[in-house]
Amino acid sequence: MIKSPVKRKPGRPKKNSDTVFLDTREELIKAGLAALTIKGYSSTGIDEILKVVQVPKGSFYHYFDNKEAFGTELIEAYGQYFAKKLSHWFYDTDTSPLNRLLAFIADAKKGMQKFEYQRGCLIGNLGQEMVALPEGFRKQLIQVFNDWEMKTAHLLDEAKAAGEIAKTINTAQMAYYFWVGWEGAVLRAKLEQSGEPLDLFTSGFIALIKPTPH
Amino acid sequence: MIKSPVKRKPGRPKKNSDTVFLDTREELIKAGLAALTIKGYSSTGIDEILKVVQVPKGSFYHYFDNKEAFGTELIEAYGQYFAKKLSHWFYDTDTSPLNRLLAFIADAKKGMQKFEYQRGCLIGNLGQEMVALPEGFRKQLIQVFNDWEMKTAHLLDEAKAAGEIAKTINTAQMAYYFWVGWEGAVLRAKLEQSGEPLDLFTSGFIALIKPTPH
DNA sequence: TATTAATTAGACCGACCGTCTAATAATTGA
DNA sequence: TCAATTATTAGACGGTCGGTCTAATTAATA
Repeated sequence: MIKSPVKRKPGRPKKNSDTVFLDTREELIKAGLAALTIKGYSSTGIDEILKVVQVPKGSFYHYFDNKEAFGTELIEAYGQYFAKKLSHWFYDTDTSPLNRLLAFIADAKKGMQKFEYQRGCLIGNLGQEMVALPEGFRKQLIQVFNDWEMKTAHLLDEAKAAGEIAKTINTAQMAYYFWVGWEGAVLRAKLEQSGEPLDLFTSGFIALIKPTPH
Repeated sequence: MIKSPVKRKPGRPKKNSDTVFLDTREELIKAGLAALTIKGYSSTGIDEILKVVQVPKGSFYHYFDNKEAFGTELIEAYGQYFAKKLSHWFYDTDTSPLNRLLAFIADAKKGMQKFEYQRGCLIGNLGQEMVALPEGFRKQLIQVFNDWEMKTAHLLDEAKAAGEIAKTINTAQMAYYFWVGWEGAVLRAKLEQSGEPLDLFTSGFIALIKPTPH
């Protein structure tokens, strides 16, 4: 029988208890991710997150130094979560490289649809807000993009080797182009509450990298 | 001799005075535009704007019902300001249609450079924040994009007629694609504090619409 | 069993945000 | 001409937010 997780009580927790506690820290991060993908950093209050997970402020400041430290962890967590997602789709050797890209895109689109186009990309959200954010976030956000782009460039290399895209393509540059445009499409999808921008950008991008027929 | 503008005092202003008053309302809008292009709506405080233009709160609420009404006016003002800019460049019959697009892009890039890539696009900023914004903003923002896109589509039509771009291009769709990607590039330019994303997106877009050589 | 460690609980403060009422001065019109 | 009205500034007020701090609670440790 699986023990249903239970709210912690005050005081140091038992070490060898068979009680399954909700991991407060993890809960806070999960709720934080949801909030930041929807509303970004500045307009999300800590109290707001605390309310959702039913945790008092003391716990928050026990686990995190302050809002900035919390934000740093959220960027890290989201960056990795998404990097895993990319790897998952990009290394699916059952299909051709280009189809893997399309599969990832379809999945990402489904993800947005699921949340009624209210949740966007945490990294894009914070990038937009950057001027109002702690300066330390900048490098972190850029690094996340770089990571995603390297993975994407690698996939494009494979696509090139497979003859699926033009041999003239600079794959690193094109990966950068993809993420620039994709973030724009996500932004627009949130605004219009529709997946159309995602589709439109995708078809444009594919047309751009396809080998020119002659 | 030009009278230097002077701060208003409390009480109804004289009607036929030769004193040149600063137009408080206009000042507020100007400062609001600057603030929203930088930080967006949610993280911009009214006090902040008031401080810049040295105006007390009462004046603000005299001219605008509330922050939302102020925001509505800012979107309107920015939309028109930018539409004029587009028309200016797009109707410059001294150059070819495609070159007009490039001239506009160069100008927009210079604009971002001038403010050290801290100011982005007000419409894009608010689009990103949309979930945390008054619902009425949505239609307004979409309409602004539609307006810009119509103008852009028209230019692309001319470019097509001039043989500068492929005859197969769906100009309306491509104009939409342009603004989706452009907003993504602006976002990234702000994050990286560099014009590179703008250049990169531009070259990709041009490659996409150019007639295929054979 | 006294001390220390881990965690929740929530009061409190200063800063700031958006609203609202009061004060001030000029215009209008009976 | 002066009371009512209009235009505008002035700033008090209540609420919220982020961050700190102290207390309470329970378990581990020595």
